[in-house]
Amino acid sequence: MSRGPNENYVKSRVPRGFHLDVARKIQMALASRVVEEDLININNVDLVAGIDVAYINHKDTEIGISVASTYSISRSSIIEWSCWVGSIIFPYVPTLLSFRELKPVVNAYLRLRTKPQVVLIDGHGRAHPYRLGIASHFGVCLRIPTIGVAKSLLYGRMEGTEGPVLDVSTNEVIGWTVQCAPTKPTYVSVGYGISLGSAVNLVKRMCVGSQMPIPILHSHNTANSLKRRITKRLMGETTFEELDSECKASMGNYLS
DNA sequence: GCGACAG
DNA sequence: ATCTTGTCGC
Repeated sequence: MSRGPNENYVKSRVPRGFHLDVARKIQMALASRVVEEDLININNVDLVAGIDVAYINHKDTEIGISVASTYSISRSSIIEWSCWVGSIIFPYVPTLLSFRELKPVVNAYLRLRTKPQVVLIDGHGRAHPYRLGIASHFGVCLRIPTIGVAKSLLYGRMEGTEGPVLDVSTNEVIGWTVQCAPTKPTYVSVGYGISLGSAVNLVKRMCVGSQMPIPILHSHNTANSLKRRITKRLMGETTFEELDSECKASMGNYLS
């Protein structure tokens, strides 16, 4: 596969001891297991979760704050949200985002009491040079329908304001551009267990003028407000465990 | 050869 | 993504 981040650049950013060639083989192996058909009835979907992560740099360590929010389409509201706070050791490297964010993303997801039917993840799914963006990585590992929703393109070329994202060399459709916001585009791609058409349809039903659909937007805003609160607490030397249990205690449950 | 590059 | 200063609009 051609275009996409320069491999030498990627290699230079990877931590010592991390074998890029092995990671690529893993990505390709998992990518071959991605299901691009609907494993759920799109017209019967009500609960959709969205996950996002915020970061804080504190004394040579990086803290990740992840939030998962479950939105009910029928009730037009967020019915629950969960969060997780912990250390992040892997750096951000284009095409290797999942090696950094899967830990916080999965942990926040596991804390949801009511499991959603589909999960929206901030990043790409199949629109990735090795066909395994974080949304697909998450879906293949947990075998849960997922959709990748991103604010910018990592790989591929967009055709028009509202249309397909094509692989530069093979011309295959790897994603779709949607106009959730008036100006900025939103890129949707299959994560796992759902067709591209259904993924686009579902995302469009949860757009409210912002680039991100409601579930991810709620998680994004919540993660940032938790971050502001945590930043203040950090001045007084608080441990990860304390921060995490405080965050855990603040999780919202609007079920009853 | 230069530049691109999810979060 | 994060950091940061200034400006616009409700």
